[in-house]
Amino acid sequence: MSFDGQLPPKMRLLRAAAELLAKSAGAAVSTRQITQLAGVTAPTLYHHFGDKEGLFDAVVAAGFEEYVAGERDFAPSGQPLVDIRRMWDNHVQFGLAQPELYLVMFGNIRPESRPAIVADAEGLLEEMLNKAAAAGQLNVQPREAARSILAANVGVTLMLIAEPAAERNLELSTMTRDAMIFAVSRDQGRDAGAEDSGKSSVVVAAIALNAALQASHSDQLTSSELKLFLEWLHRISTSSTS
Amino acid sequence: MSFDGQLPPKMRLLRAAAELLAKSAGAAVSTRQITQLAGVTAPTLYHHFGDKEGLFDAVVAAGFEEYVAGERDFAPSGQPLVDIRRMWDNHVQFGLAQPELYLVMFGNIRPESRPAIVADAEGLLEEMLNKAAAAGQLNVQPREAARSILAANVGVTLMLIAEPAAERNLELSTMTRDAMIFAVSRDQGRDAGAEDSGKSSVVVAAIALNAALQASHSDQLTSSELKLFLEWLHRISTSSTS
DNA sequence: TCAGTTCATATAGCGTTGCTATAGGTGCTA
DNA sequence: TAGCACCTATAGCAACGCTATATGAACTGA
Repeated sequence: MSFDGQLPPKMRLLRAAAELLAKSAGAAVSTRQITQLAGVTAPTLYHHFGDKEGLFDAVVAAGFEEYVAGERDFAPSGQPLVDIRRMWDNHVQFGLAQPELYLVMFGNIRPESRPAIVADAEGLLEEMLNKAAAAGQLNVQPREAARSILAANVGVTLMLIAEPAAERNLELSTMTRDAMIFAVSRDQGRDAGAEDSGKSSVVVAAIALNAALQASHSDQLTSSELKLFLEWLHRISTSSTS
Repeated sequence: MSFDGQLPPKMRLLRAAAELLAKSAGAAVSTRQITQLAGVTAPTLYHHFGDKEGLFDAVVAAGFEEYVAGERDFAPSGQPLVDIRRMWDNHVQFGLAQPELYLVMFGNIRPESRPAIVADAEGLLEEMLNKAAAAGQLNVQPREAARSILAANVGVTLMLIAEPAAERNLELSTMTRDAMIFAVSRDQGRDAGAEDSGKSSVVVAAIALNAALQASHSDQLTSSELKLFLEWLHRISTSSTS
């Protein structure tokens, strides 16, 4: 009974639906729950929103405006690719902050209304990527880049939402983000396809690591650890191949 | 009435559910539809599968076996990164061929059963990435690479499913695919936003050695030595990012 | 051979769901 | 005051997921 009183029934329905949607961890939300919380009866809902999906669409529209506001909120840094990175992070953060709403927006429930929202989100990205393209920083068409980045962004966010909050490792996001931004940006050295030589082995890898370790003065191990480590490496790398 | 007759009711229920799930374009499928098509009554369903979700889980399990079979079907090319690319394409193709099943598997309906399937799919990728790592072709931990690639793969597939079949542009998939594979692979000129060029050779070598050691059961070290060795390797190979 | 047990299916119906046919109340303009 | 939109409530329908109970079929051990 939180929304009795001053607000018009339409608003009360919207807020009640949003609240129940946010609380119910993925479970279904019934119109009876919504109307009861809003303090109205069923026909009021259907008068204002047509049907249950219409109400949810309205909730999503409100959520999407919040999302768009977040995507536009920061001051442009002057470096479009940096701004793209912020948009990515904002996207992930929005998804983790409001997972239920995010799932309704970008998940696959109700596939009909999804494309419109995806297209809007794509537009936001593309807008920014156009600036990057204008600055000569883009390797591909802004539209293709936007689609690709958004797809990866959604995939990452869905995966993060799906796993328990305690285990969430945001490095998945940063790593994928940088990979995608790098892929569409210019100034990259060579391309991905080629592989070198072929089969490696414990020995080859050990030799490489040995050389690299001695050259770089890694501080990940103490000196005594390093000594023993190198001894083992030597033992491995001088043994017969397998 | 397609499944009357010879097959046992359990199989008839499974096939009826799969068929209705595939036909209904995203719409809900009722138990009454399923049982009617299977030619049985309601309690039979609940006797065999517990509840509706149990039946759907069984359908998903069957679909997932098909998916796994597809992921393993081709002969390894000897070039792990090429095989990763095939796995990506197979993933997308599976999603487009059976969108409803895919949405149940990788979409967000029923978030409880999702992580298990995602983990399995991740395992398939990681398995192959371990070979790449053993060959010194990987820039990051195979597990992280698998998570990142799978997230992007799911995101792309969902986006392709969401848009009308006529407008589907598979270039979105190939572009994102190559971007992700390139990002986790070695032999790239420099990397995205970060620097750390000096240490990266240590990291790559450590990752390769780690994978190779675990795969080869080397007998150059005692088991206790090996344990400590691997722990140090892990420390080195996870020390790069921030 | 036959009672006992288990498995598999059917009959009938419960409670809840999304939704609506109908009607009544409210406030505005003429 | 009459008329007319607009908004909301009463009551209830068909479809939903699911189950208490009962019946048949198949097997088991004496």
